Amino acid sequence: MPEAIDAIDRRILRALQRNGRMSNVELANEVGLSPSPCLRRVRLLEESGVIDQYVAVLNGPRIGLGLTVFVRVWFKTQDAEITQQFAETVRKFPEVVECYLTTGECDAIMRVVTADLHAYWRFQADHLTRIPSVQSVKTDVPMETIKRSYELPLL
Amino acid sequence: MPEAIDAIDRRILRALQRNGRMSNVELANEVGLSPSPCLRRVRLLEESGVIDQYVAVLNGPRIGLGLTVFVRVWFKTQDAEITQQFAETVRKFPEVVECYLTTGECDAIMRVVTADLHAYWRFQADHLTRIPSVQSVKTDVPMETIKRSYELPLL
DNA sequence: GATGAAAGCTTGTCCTA
DNA sequence: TAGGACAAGCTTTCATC
Repeated sequence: MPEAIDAIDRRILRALQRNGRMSNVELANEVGLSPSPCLRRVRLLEESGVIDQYVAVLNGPRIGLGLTVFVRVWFKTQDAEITQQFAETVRKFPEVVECYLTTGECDAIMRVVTADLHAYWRFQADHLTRIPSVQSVKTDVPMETIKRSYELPLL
Repeated sequence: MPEAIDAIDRRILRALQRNGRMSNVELANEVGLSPSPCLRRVRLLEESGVIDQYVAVLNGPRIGLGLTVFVRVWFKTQDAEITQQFAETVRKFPEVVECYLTTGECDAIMRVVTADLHAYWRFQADHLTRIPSVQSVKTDVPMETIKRSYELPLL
């Protein structure tokens, strides 16, 4: 199933990372193929899981979601059951758009999106720190964006 | 320019966050409009900047980019010029897919994507810590994904 | 990988509520 | 002010080379 990805596939992926809605005809021109083989390659990339999904990226501030907070979480214990319970709870919070278990200093990291600091604070006080497995949290609040890209650094 | 977003717009946004490549006909069915007014709304959402862009999300591990690292950065000084220089350098590194200036404990946070720990280490030793403004860094390495969503929590 | 043809989609115009 | 119908021109997609 993992057929090799060649130079043309990489051009397809680069183009679709920048504009996931470009037409197949436009894409074919850009990568130097005719539409049929281009579409065949795109479908293969989708079916083999190289392309995970296509998404519209929304402008948070324009829809009243102006704040992103990175949260580091420490658990009471690293116990598998506790961790499982944490995972299940966190998946249900729409504000938590990403969450990972980590090894090292803290036990989990997450990205939380809310309207503003006040809304974040309510989320933290009312939901996050009430999860029984959570011992403590620390937050880092982005004040200015230097870079935000949805393109993976293809070789 | 900020015309109000109504319930139908929110349905459109929800659908396009999940599948940014769905056809307008399919979208129109899903939100309960005929294709013309649906397309008109989508174009307005694009032009007004509510929809920022459409992207294909790739599966990192499937293309040899298996590691994401969250990096906290401390500067030597918070001087505007130093910060500017840091921003310009960081924007040029394709491994750095996100970077924000923060207030609080550290000075910047970034997300770095590489093939593996070894490649990350090379990036840190050869590039990141050689930026003159960087005093020190700390990393958090996700070991397991609990949640990763590209959907903002629309009300 | 290219061609060509059928089916379906996008998108503009005009009409209606 | 906003949705719907319709038609022209493109795109997608598949069989065939």
